[in-house]
Amino acid sequence: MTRLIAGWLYKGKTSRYEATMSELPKAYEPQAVEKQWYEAWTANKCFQADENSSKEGYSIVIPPPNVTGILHIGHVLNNSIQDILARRARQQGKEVLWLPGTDHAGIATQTKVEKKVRDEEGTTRRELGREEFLKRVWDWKDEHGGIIIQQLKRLGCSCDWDRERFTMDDDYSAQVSKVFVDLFNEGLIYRGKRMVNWCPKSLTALSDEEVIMKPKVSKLYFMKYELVDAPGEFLEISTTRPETLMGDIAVAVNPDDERFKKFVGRKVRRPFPAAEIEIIADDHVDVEFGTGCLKITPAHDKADFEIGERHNLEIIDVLHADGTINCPEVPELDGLDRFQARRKAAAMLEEMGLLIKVEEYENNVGFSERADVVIEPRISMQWFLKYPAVKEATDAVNNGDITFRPKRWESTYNNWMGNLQDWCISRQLWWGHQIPVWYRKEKSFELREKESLDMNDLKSGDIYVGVEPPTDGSEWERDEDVMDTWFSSWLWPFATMDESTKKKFYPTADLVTGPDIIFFWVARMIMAGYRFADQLPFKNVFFTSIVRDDKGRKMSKQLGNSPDPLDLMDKFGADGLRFGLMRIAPTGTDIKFDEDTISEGRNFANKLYNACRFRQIQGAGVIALDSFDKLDSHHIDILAKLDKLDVNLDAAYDNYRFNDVTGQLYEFFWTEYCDKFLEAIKFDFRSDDESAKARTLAVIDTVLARYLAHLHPLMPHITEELSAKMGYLPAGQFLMTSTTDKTPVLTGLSAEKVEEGQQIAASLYETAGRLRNLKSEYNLASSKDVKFVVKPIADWVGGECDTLATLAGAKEIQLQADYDPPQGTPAAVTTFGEVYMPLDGLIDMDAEKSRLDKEIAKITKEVEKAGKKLSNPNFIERAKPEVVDVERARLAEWEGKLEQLRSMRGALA
RNA sequence: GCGCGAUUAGCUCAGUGGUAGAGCAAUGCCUUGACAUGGCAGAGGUCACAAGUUCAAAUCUUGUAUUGCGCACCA
Repeated sequence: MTRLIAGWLYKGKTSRYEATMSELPKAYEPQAVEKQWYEAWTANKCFQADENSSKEGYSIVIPPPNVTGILHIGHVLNNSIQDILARRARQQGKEVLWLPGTDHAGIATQTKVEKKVRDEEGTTRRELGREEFLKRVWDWKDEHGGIIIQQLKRLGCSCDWDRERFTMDDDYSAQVSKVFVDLFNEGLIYRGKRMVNWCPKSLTALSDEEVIMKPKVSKLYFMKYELVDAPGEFLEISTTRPETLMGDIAVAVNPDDERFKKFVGRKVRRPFPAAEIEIIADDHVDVEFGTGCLKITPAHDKADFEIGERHNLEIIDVLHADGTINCPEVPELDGLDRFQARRKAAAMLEEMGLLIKVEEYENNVGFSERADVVIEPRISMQWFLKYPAVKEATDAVNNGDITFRPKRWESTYNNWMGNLQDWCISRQLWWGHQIPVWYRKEKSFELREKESLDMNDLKSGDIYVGVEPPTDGSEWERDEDVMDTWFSSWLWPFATMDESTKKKFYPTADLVTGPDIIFFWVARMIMAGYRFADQLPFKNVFFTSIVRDDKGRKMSKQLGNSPDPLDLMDKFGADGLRFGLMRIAPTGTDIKFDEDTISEGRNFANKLYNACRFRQIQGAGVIALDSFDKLDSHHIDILAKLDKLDVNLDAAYDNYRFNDVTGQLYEFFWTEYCDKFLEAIKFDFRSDDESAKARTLAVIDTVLARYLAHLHPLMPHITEELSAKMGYLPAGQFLMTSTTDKTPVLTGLSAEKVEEGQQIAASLYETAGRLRNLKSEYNLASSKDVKFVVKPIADWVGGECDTLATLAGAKEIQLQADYDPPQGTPAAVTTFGEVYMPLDGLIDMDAEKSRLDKEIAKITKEVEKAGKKLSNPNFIERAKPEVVDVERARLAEWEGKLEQLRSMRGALA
């Protein structure tokens, strides 16, 4: 079938085309075309960036998708925009680098492979050991890791695939380690035992950004502890976590709380394991909340930990890393999962008569972003980073060196930058960049347990921080943790480039990403750029919309509400998907996904294809537009609008208004070119005037060739296909690598001529609308025998009548300056003059009367409205003259129409 | 609690002070020679609400309501 299309469209084969025309598919079939062109581009290295080029450089680095990932609709949006920017930059004659790659995605990937190992080999990573397990991960990555890359290719992404990078490439890893070493030596990285967010499923620490707060209905347990020195007297305490009761070391009250002042310093009995714990006073306690008494569990709550530090309290850890209870003294609970233990502990309290009541209570609970389980605050040994280059990074965004679009994200950025917490960068995983810290073997155990560790500890000589272990002949053991994945991706804009590439392409021009990773990634990249590459990493950040489902919910695997982009491409083509999505998406607010919009993209591709087919039917061979003298008004009009389109597109692109770009392209082609122009010129093709036909074909070729180039960034495949097959490009040349000609197409005509042509064309289309309207009102739409009589308003009218008849679907338009219409003949005042539609008495008079009455009432209202406005002296004095003119013209028009309707009505009565 | 958005036709959304728009859906007509993934025509809106500024407000100001998102707190 593809061959047939190709054969059909190929220039110079008119006879063959005519012979096969009836068999041609009327609908565009994107699948084969898209595949074929992508292969052609790749084979001809069209995407390759040359760092030695003398052309101006333009670069984008892809936000690296997870190597485990599969394409979702957000990726499509994001990468379509990048592709549009890259392709447009090429058309502007720039040397373009769009640098692709993937991210190793520590937790996600490790979890996936652990599951595979468990399912297929029935073993665990610990049993396999670090080295063996990592081998499995690499195997998995090599086998399945590139799926998303293939999917991006299907979408048409013009990345320089020869430069594809991975965050765990050897040289990339070396840079990550070196950054760690440098920051350590600078004193910005340190190790310490801190309260961190712990994921009991992935068994690792997480950064604050990886914790998602969700509102949950919890139970608030009210219980009572007996006072040691006053048996039978109790202190009431409320808690949501009775299962950590064994870790209580105190009960706190607010020092200003009159109710409890007398208890401070005394002791209560902890029920299990039985112990006497002190009542302390601390400002943190909210008098209003619960009973006003707070149990203190320093090991399992961030606030309690801080209170514990202030009062120098003992830390009793009663949880294992996986969230099960670690408390042999209470065998009923020991080993239970934390949530089971919660119910069990409550039951035990009840048995002991210490549980007063249980209330439902809504609070926010932290969940781990990846594993989606409740986070456990946990004290553990971790590595932390104090952020570098904070001031430069903050200033850059605020002084305009880096532009955020939409601008409002600046405040989100500033807010976070102003409240930076040290970044927990260590993860208790194996898949990732291992911390480049080495301990002398004999002292390894002791050093690993050391409460805090920073650059001062290097002096001992037993610790070494460096990419490779020291070569002093002694044995060294490496720190077992790996770094947060984002600790590698924050280097992405420059760590992916070698020196000469950096020279040409760094800093990058645009970053296109979602606002949800503004902290995770964007802010950190800016800091890393200033600290390690001496300047900003990108000049513009475009934050895309977040795509939601039709109910406004975020797309998610669990809900199953995420459409598969591959299905969409099967149904609508990659071009259709891109176009449809761009038409609605990038307005800065969230968008609801609607498949109908995507079908609009497919429909548009089909329209384009058929309009080109129409051109081919008129004969093969490209005709140059070399004379402007004899152009008709509608020729001039479409050429002028094409030039205007060029200007409008520039403006829309400059402001990153991709929906505008798409809207302009759509409007020009569908409304202006197809609905108006193509219909208007059909008269030319029915006539015998060969030179007129040739002129029209030249205009068509001029418009289509330029238009296809304009459309190319959005719909790369079909435009490449049509440009080639229509013969708009020299053989062997690609549209995607051709610089777009920006010189106006409409030259050789005076501004007055252009203006006049456009005005006549506007009249033509408007009048055609009026005539169709008249026909439709009298239910004559299907009749081909409708005849109009025009009393021409000027000389040019005669020359437009044939075209007008074509557009209006009329059999004939007569010019008759002295026409005397029969009473009641429908008429319209048009910019061509008065137009009459003789009815020959075929109309139902009663229906006509009531129609006219309704119409008269409607227009009377309009006249009153406009008259009121124009009789307002303030309006006349202070409104802009052109506004007043428009209003006056409008009133005059209504009044004319009203008068006419009344006379028609009078004739009928 | 603080901050940032949103609210326009049945639906999805454009619209930066001057005649309220598009696509889809729904209605009527049209298989005419590029396209039914199409054409033509008509219908459909108190621009969330209230007050203000202005000759003029969907648009600017203030407030209210509804809703989404982020941050903080949460025993």
